[in-house]
Amino acid sequence: MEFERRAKEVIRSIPRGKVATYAQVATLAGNYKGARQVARVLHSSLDKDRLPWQRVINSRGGISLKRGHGFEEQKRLLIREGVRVDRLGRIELDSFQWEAGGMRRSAAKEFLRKLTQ
DNA sequence: AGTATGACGTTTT
DNA sequence: AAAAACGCCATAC
Repeated sequence: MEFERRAKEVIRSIPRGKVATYAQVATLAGNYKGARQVARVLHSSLDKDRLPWQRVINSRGGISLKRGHGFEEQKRLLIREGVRVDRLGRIELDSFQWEAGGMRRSAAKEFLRKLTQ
């Protein structure tokens, strides 16, 4: 699907040392209700190694993967690139969230234009 | 076609 | 702060 391709492009655009929420990725990819689809893309994506998947977290500022199923690796990867993650996997969005248009729906159009120019 | 399933999100307890 | 209760929607079956 088209949304899936755009979602991957958005994820590849998240800078090192920053994070974005599932909903933020969905919004920038043009489907503000697509958070669960972003999660699905990440869960079932075969080219995971080409994606900075660790930079996508939930809206509460936390790692959504469960302990023993990726939590530890995501935390390690984030810390390695300078993101502060506490014991429970929580991150201060005020400090580490990627700004790119924030959650504004109007930001999506502009972002997509730059993405495909 | 109908139903269950989520790396989710917002609002309400 | 945490959890339930909803809402949501593409996929899989």
